[in-house]
Amino acid sequence: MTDYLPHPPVEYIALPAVLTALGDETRLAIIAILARNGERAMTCGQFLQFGSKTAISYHVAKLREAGIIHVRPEGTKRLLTLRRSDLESRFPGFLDTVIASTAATLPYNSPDMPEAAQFAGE
Amino acid sequence: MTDYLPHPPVEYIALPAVLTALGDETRLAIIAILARNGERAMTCGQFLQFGSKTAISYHVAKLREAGIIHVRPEGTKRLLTLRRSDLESRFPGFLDTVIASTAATLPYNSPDMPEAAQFAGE
DNA sequence: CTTAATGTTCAATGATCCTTGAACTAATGA
DNA sequence: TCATTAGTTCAAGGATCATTGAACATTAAG
Repeated sequence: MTDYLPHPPVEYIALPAVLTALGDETRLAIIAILARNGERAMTCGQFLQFGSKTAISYHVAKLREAGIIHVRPEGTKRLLTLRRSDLESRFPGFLDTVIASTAATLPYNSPDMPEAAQFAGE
Repeated sequence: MTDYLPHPPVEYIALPAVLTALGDETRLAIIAILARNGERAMTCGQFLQFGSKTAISYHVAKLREAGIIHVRPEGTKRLLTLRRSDLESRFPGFLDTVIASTAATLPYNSPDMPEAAQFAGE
């Protein structure tokens, strides 16, 4: 059964929920890395440095329910992508400023992080 | 005793703490109104529409501890101001995009709110 | 001095959060 | 078929959150 996960439609994405979802270091680290990874999807397994399988599953669900990421099952994996354009249309500029801010302040922002396209730079 | 309240210095303002503090409808409403009020300080009493005295005191403390607002005692009142320039220097563009986003989505954004200078417009 | 105005502090309460480990499901591969 | 990979679900736990009412502190005003 092609079991699609529930995602809020763009017009239902709420600012307090988004802020709450991002107000956690683990989830902030996840979206920062997703952003730095450009359009390429990532899997839950790529975030195990930040917690147990259970913890990552929990945080990914929070991000999905808030409307920040999209999760698509593929085989036994889940492909995670930022809902960049949805967030941009709903809260213009918001995500980019958050991503840019994480660069300066995140403890998880270690040198061994995957460096990819610069954020905010399309 | 000129009892000053503790405020984090600008370099200690942390993104997760700021996001968490803003991830609450009452606090979001408070900062949205403060922003629309320009440079003018406001008092706790002006936010009693959003909760009891105790509740407002609690939320104001959260905003202060996160580094989002500055609180200065004056007489029996507290004068609240947004730490606009501190936030701008630490997380460029962030506060403005949040304020702008509240305009579209806040339930507290009722027609009987004090309309003042546009936000983001200095 | 007395009263009113403006907030703070405290203890209690119920709700929500984040983590953990064990058990589980679903898809892949030998 | 059997084992592996990838992730979910569940119940339990401790922590933090947001609200309330009562009591309190401080300043201002009469």
